[in-house]
Amino acid sequence: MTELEVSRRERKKEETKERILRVSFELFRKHGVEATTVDHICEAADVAKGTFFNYFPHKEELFGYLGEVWVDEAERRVAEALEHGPPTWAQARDTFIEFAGYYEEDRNLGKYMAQEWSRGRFDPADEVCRRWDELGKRVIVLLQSRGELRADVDPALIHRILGDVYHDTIVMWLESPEPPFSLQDELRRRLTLVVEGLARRKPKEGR
Amino acid sequence: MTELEVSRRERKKEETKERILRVSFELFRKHGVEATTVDHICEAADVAKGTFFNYFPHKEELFGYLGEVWVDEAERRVAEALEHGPPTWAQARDTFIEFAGYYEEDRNLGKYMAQEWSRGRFDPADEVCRRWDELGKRVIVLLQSRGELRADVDPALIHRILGDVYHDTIVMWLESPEPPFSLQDELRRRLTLVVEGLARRKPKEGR
DNA sequence: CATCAATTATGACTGTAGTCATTCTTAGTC
DNA sequence: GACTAAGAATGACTACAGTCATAATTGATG
Repeated sequence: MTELEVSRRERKKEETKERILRVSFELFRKHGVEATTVDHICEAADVAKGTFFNYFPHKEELFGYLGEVWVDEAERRVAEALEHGPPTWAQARDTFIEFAGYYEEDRNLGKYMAQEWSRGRFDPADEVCRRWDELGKRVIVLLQSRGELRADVDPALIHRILGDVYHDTIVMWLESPEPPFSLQDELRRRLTLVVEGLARRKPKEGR
Repeated sequence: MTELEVSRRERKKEETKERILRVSFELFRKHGVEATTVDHICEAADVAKGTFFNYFPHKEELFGYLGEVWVDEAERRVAEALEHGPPTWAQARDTFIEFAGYYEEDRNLGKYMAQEWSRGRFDPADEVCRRWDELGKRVIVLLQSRGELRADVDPALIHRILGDVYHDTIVMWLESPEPPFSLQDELRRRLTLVVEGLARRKPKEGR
């Protein structure tokens, strides 16, 4: 029983972790993230507080797991989109905009995740952050090589700027109590604006 | 003694508040913001904990006072710049870039303030935030009317986008342990890039 | 000066995240 | 089955922000 098969110990460990995660998100959705204390979670998951912190060094660590699901999906979608030939800026933009749909689906959790991201609580060395960044950068380099974005600028810089606008738009949308507009429309407006430039249009090119 | 002259009570109140502020920032600078607890501050300022919270409902509120000094100066500078005639984009940009010098002067405190700002701990209804926002918007509307920025876009949107990039650049700079570049140069690069647009330059306009 | 109402100060208390020395459980070995 | 060492679970404990009922101080008034 020591080799291929997973030991009872391993199974139990996995079970406990799963239970904590499951119960946590149930409570988060039911009562909100702030209102759900670690004590509540432990109570509901029937573990001692110390056990919780064995698995998740910080309460916020729980969100890493949502992030993982999310970035898995994002990678899948980008790969899929790339199968149909190299992307245009508009296609790439819309693909990334769709990912923001997760925030629309679950505003409560979304809010917290966006906040945590702002606070830098997600370690950038973290797998999830690294993968998400990698994904964006890859697409930008591709767009540069296709002549869709300025090639004379460090892709990391373009990535960062677009990322700023993307992230801030989400935060703003999450913060407005009853958002009067679609997150995705707003993202499209702003990202387009930044790519086109904020300077007055030259008279010639009537856009 | 009840009218024009300030009563002893008023004086004491002012003194206490000043003392708490002074002592706080001394400790913040000496030991860092996180490491300085409210208890430490109370100890050093020789007040009870409750007194501290009478004056500053949250620990972070202390930073509002730094913000005030800062925004006063910013308003002064902008007014001064406007006296010499309406601004160009480049002038306005550089004026705002200079304000970021505060962050360079005191990285420790700057870091915390930028973080607090990200976290939305500064109430946007707050005087300081309102004034800072107002200042930016005013300049943008002016630049639009001078044909320096696209006039066909909601100024609030332009403001928000430029604000994003401005703020994120500062955060990034503060986060890099020993920044290898000048904050102000980096701000100039990025803001210019956003205004010019990230899209490939049209062959015609050799910029 | 004595009294009173209003303001300000106090510190014990609460709620929360996170720690750590100790106890319990399990897999492997005889 | 009995023993053992490694791994996992436990809950009392700490550190910190923030609250609140109570006490002390102050300025005004008779």
